[in-house]
Amino acid sequence: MQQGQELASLYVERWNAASGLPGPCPVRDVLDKIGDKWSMLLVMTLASGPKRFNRLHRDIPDISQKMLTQTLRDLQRDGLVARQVFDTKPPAVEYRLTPLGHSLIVPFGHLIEWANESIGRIEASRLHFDAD
Amino acid sequence: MQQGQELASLYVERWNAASGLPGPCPVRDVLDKIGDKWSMLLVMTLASGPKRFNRLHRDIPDISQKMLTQTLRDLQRDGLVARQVFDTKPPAVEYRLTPLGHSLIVPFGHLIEWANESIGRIEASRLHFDAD
DNA sequence: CGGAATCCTGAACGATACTG
DNA sequence: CAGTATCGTTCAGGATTCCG
Repeated sequence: MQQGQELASLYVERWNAASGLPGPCPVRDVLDKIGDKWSMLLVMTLASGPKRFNRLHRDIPDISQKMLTQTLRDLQRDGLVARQVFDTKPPAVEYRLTPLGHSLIVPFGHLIEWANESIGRIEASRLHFDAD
Repeated sequence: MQQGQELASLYVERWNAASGLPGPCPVRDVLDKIGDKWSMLLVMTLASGPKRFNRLHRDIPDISQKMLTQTLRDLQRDGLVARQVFDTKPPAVEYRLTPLGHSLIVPFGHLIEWANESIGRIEASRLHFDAD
């Protein structure tokens, strides 16, 4: 708790528009990506190595072509994913994590661990809450 | 990278409806909360200690009454926040993190750290990407 | 003081069809 | 193969008003 305290205020202060700090909250900026439907799933799917467009689509059948394209472009824009085009026929396009993208795996992994450890208590709490 | 690999596949596999696993992805379940606009800000704001409703509203001026109420109820439902009513006049209601809520601060803190360390490179990447 | 109820808008997302 | 373009829907979230 004490450990998180400084980080908390950093986050909380930068969030508030009233803080007078310039620009949007950087934490929020990152969290929006994490919260969106496909970004982190894509990052984790690419963690095992580079993959091509249709391979990613096969690995994640639920995603639409549109969102796959769009999410990959956003990740590329943020510098988390690199896109490489091979001039073959037909063209091949490979996506891989950048070092920055790789560096996200560790902290994000902590969150995944927490989620897996905590989901039981969370669901139990929901059951209890909804019982009333 | 190797470290995140097992967690990644746990996440990725549970995500896919095609996996045949029962129920929704627990990681996604948690990530949706983390991604939503106010949950984590509220958790971090409560990290410094219990606070009452209007105190929270003053600390986070941007949030609407509706979302403050709704987010607090969701956090309570998930067992991350406890709600205590004092029978005074007028009534006072205090919100505090549960132990489960506190346990989220550490892994979430790693993400905040990553965001603060990485935002520079991310924004630089965006500038470069948008230049074309 | 601490909410609940209602209405409304924008943005995210999906489905479908077409292309170099 | 790897996208683009367009349309339609859903829904989180804000604004406003009212209540015990």
